[in-house]
Amino acid sequence: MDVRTLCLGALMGGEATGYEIRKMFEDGTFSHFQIASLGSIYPALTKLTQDGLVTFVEHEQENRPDKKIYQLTSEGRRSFLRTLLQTRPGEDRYRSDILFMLTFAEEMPLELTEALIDEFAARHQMMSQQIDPDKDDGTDAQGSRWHDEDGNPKPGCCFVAGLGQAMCDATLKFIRENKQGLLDQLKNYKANKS
Amino acid sequence: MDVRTLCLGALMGGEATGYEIRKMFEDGTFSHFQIASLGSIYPALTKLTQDGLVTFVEHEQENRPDKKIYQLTSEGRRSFLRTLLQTRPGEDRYRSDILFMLTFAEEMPLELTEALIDEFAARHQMMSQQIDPDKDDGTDAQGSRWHDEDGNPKPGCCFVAGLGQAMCDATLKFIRENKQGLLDQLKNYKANKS
DNA sequence: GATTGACTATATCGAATTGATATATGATAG
DNA sequence: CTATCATATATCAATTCGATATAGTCAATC
Repeated sequence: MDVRTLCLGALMGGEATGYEIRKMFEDGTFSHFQIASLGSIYPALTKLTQDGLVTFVEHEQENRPDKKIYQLTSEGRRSFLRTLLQTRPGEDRYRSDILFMLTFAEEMPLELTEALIDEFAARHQMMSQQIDPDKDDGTDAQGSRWHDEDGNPKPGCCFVAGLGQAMCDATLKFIRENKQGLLDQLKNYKANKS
Repeated sequence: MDVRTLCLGALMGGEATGYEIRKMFEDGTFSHFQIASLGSIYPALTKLTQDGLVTFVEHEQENRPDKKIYQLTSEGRRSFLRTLLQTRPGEDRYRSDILFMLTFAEEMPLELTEALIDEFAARHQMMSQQIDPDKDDGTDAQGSRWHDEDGNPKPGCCFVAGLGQAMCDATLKFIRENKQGLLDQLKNYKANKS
């Protein structure tokens, strides 16, 4: 799923600037299961404009850089929905440097292992809190898009958010239950080697 | 964490060909938390050879393309361990087209929503089984590397594998408990709109 | 009162990575 | 008898990332 499609999806919830779209992937609605950087979003929006799938209004601001507020065209909306129906979703991929590094726990000092696990837990703790759909009350125009125009929560979004939280919680639970055990095993393991 | 570092890590468990390294990221040891494609692995190995961090022996095979079996040099091993100690691990990122698409469940036919959820569950089911560290009995030279030379399971690897399974299980549990609820909500949601 | 860092906002570009393709052959399945 | 898959390396265009440039506001710290 390329960045152009992701941008169309981001604009399904209403108008937004490129910067706001990045925030949806960085902090907001999509942050825990998709990624897109500014370096790919801006070219994507330019291309989409050329193809007539989005339009933008330029808002000149005093003492601030101009704002380009993008919006789906009806053609863009149709195109996105067609993509949804026709695309075979790509594989799920989870990428974690910390887990990769922990694979080599035997080769590093115990303190580093513990620090990595703690950092991993802290990140998931933060993510779990960030996902919470209740924080979006529908009044914040630039906020996330868990609710539709009538203020009803969108079932699909709630499901995905709940799934994300369940994964975070499972991760935290596993760490609570197994961190000390790992550290003890590592101590033994290292004692045996020397 | 770049592909060169990932290759060094893959070779920490013993010698391997480029093809086998890809398998570790595709099916094997690292498959559920790191990715690397052949198009990046081969150039990385070439570069690592030039830098003296790995060496390879070319095995000519009858009626088969030559095999280059790569191995860490002691310099390569030291370099990798240094990287482990010095690198700040990059952010964890989870990427899922299916979850992104499910965000727009309101806009698609119910059957597609259900199919996407089922596919998501099936993938995680498969992953959960694939992770199982017991399948590696230490006799398979080309298999995964959950065990060290003495046949002892590596605590770090077991921890990471367990964490992966816990995440899969949590995902499957969530789907079991919430799939039907979502489908029902979507039915109501759509009825309200028309 | 001054500098530092964080936030809003767009844009560009080199470097890294993906994903597809080419090449070659054996084995297995339909 | 013909796909398709597995082994194995290699290359390359297209995509995407990550860093940087620009530019102004605001808050905090020193």
